[in-house]
Amino acid sequence: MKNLEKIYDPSTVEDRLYKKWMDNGYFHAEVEKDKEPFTIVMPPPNITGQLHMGHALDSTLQDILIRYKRMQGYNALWVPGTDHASIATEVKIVEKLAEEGITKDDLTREEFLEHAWEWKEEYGGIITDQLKKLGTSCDWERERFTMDDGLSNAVEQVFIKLYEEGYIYRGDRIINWCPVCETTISEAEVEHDEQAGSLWHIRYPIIGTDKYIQVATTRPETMLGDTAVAVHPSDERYMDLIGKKVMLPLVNREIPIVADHYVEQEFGTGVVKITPAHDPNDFDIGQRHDLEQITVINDKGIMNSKAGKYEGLTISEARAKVVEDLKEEGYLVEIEKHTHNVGTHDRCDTTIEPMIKAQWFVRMEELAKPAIEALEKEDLRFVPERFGKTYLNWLENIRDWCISRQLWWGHRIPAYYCQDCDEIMISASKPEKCTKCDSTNLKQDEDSLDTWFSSALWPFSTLGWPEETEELKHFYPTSVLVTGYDIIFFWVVRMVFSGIEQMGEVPFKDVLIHGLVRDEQGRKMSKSLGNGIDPLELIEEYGADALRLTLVTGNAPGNDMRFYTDRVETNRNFGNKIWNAARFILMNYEGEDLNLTVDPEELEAEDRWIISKLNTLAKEVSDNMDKYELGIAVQKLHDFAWEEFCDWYIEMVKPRLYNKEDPSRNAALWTLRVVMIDTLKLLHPYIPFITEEIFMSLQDKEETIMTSKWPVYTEDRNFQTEEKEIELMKQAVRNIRNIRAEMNVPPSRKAQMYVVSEDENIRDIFDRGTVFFSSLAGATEVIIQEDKKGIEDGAVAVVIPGADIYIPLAELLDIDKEIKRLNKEREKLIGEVERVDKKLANKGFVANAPEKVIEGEKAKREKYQTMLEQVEERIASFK
RNA sequence: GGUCGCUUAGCUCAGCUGGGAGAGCACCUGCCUUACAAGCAGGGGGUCAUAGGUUCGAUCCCUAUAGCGACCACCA
Repeated sequence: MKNLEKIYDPSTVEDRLYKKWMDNGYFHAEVEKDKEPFTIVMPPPNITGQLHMGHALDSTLQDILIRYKRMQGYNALWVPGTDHASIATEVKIVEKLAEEGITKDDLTREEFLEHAWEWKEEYGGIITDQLKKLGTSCDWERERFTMDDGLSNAVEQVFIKLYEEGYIYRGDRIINWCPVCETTISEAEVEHDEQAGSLWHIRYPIIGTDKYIQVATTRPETMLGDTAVAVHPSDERYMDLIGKKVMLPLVNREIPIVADHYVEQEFGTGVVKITPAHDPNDFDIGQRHDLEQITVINDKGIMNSKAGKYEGLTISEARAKVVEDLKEEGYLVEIEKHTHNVGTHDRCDTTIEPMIKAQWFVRMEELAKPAIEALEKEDLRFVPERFGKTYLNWLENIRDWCISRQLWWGHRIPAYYCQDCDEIMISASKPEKCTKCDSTNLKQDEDSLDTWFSSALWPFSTLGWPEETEELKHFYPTSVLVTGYDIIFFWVVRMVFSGIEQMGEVPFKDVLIHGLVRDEQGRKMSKSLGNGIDPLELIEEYGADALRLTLVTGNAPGNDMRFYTDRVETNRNFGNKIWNAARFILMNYEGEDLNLTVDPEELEAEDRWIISKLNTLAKEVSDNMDKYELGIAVQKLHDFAWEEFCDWYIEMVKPRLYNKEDPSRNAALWTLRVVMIDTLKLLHPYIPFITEEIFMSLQDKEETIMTSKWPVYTEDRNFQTEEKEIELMKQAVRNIRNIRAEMNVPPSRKAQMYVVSEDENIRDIFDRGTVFFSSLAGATEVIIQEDKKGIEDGAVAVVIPGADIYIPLAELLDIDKEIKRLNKEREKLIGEVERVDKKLANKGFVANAPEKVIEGEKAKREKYQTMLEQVEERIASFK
């Protein structure tokens, strides 16, 4: 038998156990048709990523669920993988190349991709290694990468299919352009930040008059690309000007005044300058009025040749110069302070430039419909439910999805252009010749696909699609998707419509949404703030179990949580607590057989009590976990393990253990081990390492807790009588301790105790429980009798329902104080009785409340009344 | 502007379908009792934001108000 160290040291345990689990293939799931599948696909972290608290939370939740289901006997599969993260990774690679003195322009696409794959090989596995430190039990044999062959094949297939069905199209649209990353980004990737700016009022001369029309703009530099001025059609101030022309200052170009409902009469001057090439709203107006689109800003955010003398300036330089020139020439009327929202790229914080580009899009309206229906028909369910609204809201207002990116790292768009006749061909491989003109001069599209295009297919592409694999048939649709609310739009929505479109079935039934992990001040953890806490450092210091526990306790699903390192310490302490409980058990098993058995008849009341408590606990915990109430479940486990098991049960059985001759010693040993083992099992999904380590020390064979059987409620472990009996003992002990503390009785001062009760049944209970008084309440001797005969007058009385306990501590008793205390207790009891009486006197209550509640109240009434009488009798005895 | 959420002990937060308010930390008192001082025992502390309503009964359901927060959209 093993001896455990005094303090649990996770650093000597975790890596060893993880390796054992891996070596034994416990994480691996084969298709087992006779078992019900339970599947989770891991949201693939970016290969550029370092493990942060968000990953830690997300992975912990999934690991808890998968370990729970695995123990319940499901065919549990958790598919891990990583995402190529096109923009993020390309940026990293460019940075690394820059260190070596290479720029992207120096390389061909193929050369760049070689570097990229090298980078992936070198760094792409970091995050998965870090995940292992957390104890994640995913099936690493099935690890996938969004750009491996199978998944790339899936991407091509879907692109082609959607194109053929008319969902994918190419067109000139105004898109969000990041001048730093030099690529388009989708709507979802734009963040709108409020910024202080100005509203410049500029007057444009009206041609053929000496009058001016005054426009207001936040971006004066774009006036160089103005091709109209717009007013509201029913704006009386400007009605007569509609159709006339103005002279664009600085540029000296004639542009029309058009009428459009988009213009708000109340805002600014009620006149809007229209720059179709650099503003999405202006673009729309331009389409309606057939206006010219003049691009004045290039891909790097520099003014181009169309900007005339401003060519070569950056946007902000051009803005300053334009304003200066306008002022000089008398066109600037006023500058108003104005805060407005500026779109920035969520990856690099660069201000977005709306630009016109030929891009690929997915037509979303029709694809969104079945995704909406899925939620309405409850094929799909969000936990917590409210996120379903977020999901619906987005889908109902969905815009076409811009899927092309001007990047090399990613899935290259499978489109080929005939250089002779401009025909577009969509094909997985390069066609031999143009389908229209037979030319062989074909060129593939240079762009690659949005990263989310491939992750949208993740739930089925990882299972082998488009091949009809056994895995796909068995494990799809997956059971639950776990992710943060910040990613519903990017990912969840796109997986749902992709799953329905390609598989004809939602990709998952439940979506468990969690919130963000914030710092102690409630701020988002971010690199720029430098307030991130490194999960790996915490694991090193406190162990993975402590971190995991911290991430799932004291927080409701979907809510953000503040992260306090203090709490990790507290949870580490919990681990140490159960460690020591195990250590205690093993110490007492010294010289005994771990597998000893007892006849159920030999069990004492406290043994049955703890077994019965555990029995109920198993049911409650399972119920909570089935409802994804992981925090509530683990709270119950914590309380049971620490309070009921350690603080009460272990303390109660110590006398039996310390006396080797005690005939009930074996029953205590057996109960300790059995209850400990089941408690460990229930805790295992949350704290896998320590539970495994202890579990093994409590066995004399090499077993794993990972695949052991999940405890279930059974009627033959339900002992209500013993539960009541022990609860009564606990109350008595607590009350005695309380009095002793109140009277400042030193712990070393032991005393005799008399239990007086007229109820024979209660006397029997106490008779069986005398040992608790000596071991837990400082009694030297316990005398149980029917009346107060022989008890000295100065004894302190402790009142519990149905019995008085007298402690002769005459030398410590202050009679005045004692009477005061008893009177206080009397007041309290009177209050209680009155409260219940009032309730029971309420006809409405008696008529409407459930039977159970009324019975409960009646029982309380009786209990308080009895205790009140006991207290009053005691007070009278002092007079 | 739209949607959603939050307001409970000094702090951070739980509280499942309405039936006498909980945890952790912090604080106070006493204990190194042979599993654990990363511990044990005892204790103080809350008009559950406010005002109405529904109900026999509301921290919980409904309405309004105030404060805070998130997301979406956006007026140049």
